[in-house]
Amino acid sequence: MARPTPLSGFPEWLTDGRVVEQYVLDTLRRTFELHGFAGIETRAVEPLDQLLRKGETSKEVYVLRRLQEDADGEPAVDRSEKQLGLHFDLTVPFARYVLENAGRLAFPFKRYQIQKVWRGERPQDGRFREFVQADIDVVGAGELPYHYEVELPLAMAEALGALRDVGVPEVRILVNNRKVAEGFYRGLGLDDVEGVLRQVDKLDKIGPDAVAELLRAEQGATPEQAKGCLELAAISGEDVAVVERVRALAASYDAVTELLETGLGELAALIEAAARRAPGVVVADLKIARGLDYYTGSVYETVLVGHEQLGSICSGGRYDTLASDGKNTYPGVGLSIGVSRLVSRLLSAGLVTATRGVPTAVLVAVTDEAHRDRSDAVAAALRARGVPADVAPTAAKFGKQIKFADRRGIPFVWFPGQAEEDGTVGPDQVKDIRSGDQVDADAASWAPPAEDLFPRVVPAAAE
RNA sequence: GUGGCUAUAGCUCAGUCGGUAGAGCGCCUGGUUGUGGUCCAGGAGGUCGCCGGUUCAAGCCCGGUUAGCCACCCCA
Repeated sequence: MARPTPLSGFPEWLTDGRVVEQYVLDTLRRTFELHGFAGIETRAVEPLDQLLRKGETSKEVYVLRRLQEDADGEPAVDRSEKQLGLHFDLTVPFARYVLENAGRLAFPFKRYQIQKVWRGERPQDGRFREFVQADIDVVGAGELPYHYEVELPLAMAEALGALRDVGVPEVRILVNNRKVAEGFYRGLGLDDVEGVLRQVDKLDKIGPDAVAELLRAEQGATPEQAKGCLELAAISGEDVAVVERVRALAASYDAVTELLETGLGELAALIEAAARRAPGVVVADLKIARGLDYYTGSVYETVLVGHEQLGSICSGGRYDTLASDGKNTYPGVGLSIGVSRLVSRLLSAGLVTATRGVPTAVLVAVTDEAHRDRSDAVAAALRARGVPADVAPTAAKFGKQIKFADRRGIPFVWFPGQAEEDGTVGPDQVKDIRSGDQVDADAASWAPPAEDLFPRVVPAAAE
């Protein structure tokens, strides 16, 4: 068989990359749990009609089909109802889970969920067809207090901040509020809020002039209205002064609405709390739009400082009608980290590295196959005390056995004591192959320095 | 789904005017009689993505196809 090539969009790391990813996942999980989020996992598939509730994303859904499925078995209409698709995010499955288990959950319900998702998109740098998301959400029954819109991004800021000491860059959480945008646009006389948001979202890529032109051509905006949209989008800042600037702008266009005022009140509360609890992390940015149509309040996008081109690594917002059975609604707010996007950048940009790609701290050399059992015994003694140990695959020359360890990043090689001519057995020795230091050692008591016991994740510059 | 670019050794890449395939790194062996890394010597490894066409002759030119990268769309 010809050598297989990697499938674009389906990332697979080598073992040291996986060490980094696993560290990221462990760190996120620990922070989520510190904040009281309970972990769940949902099935990989949802009925297609559930998945399509999100709107324009239908083209991206991978549908599930049995190889043996007979084409003429059932009527097409019947099948479409039962058709399954792989979930393309964790929010929609979570909404379904909440509805399904509403009677057994305690509200407000806080959960984290770390799973793979699938999207049939064209892959690119940082964009995958199969990737891991790490979500936190909180949903209420009937209503959800606004303060969760403040707490969720701060929890995420803490989770991402916990990765700083292994070399992950600073993050900026950019926030906006749908009520502000919608209130302003409607006050301006623009009713196609979705369309306006979509155009404004392109600002960074195509520039203000092009956006103004699109607003005129697509949304039928007057030059004056387009100008207002651009002026709103230009506002950003870390303190509550931005709220006054928006209010003043709206007043100058005579576009103040009740909805705008509500949104500004919420945005002010978020900015004010964030400035106090996580200074410098949360920035109000009135051009943050978010394509998804179910957001109703705060919206969030997160960039890695210095890697803004990568796009958002953590996004989310407030939604009020996603989980609804017609009788009860369960409004929620949540954010989702693109773990694969983050990790791929950490590895490709050489920001973070693992001290080694194997767990093994000690390789026990084998003097000759007749005495392999002595090496096995040493490894067993080390493992019994929690030291990851492996035994050399062959009784090759010691130079080769050391090389075996070196290529894997295993820091120590253990040499079982050799029989002398008088029949006595010399002491075991352990060698630090980085320094070359070799000392007598006893497998019943020796241990490597704590920092060598397990692979560690460190800033790449330090290596 | 649309457009542009690319495809040669395990990796990164050169390959002139169309004339039978190269480098660096990595790997293997030996120098080193059971202690790696440096150094020296030697060696293995290629259907030039695939199919077809032009030509005496194609890695190179032409057509198709597949895959990859980038941009759009959308988004983590």
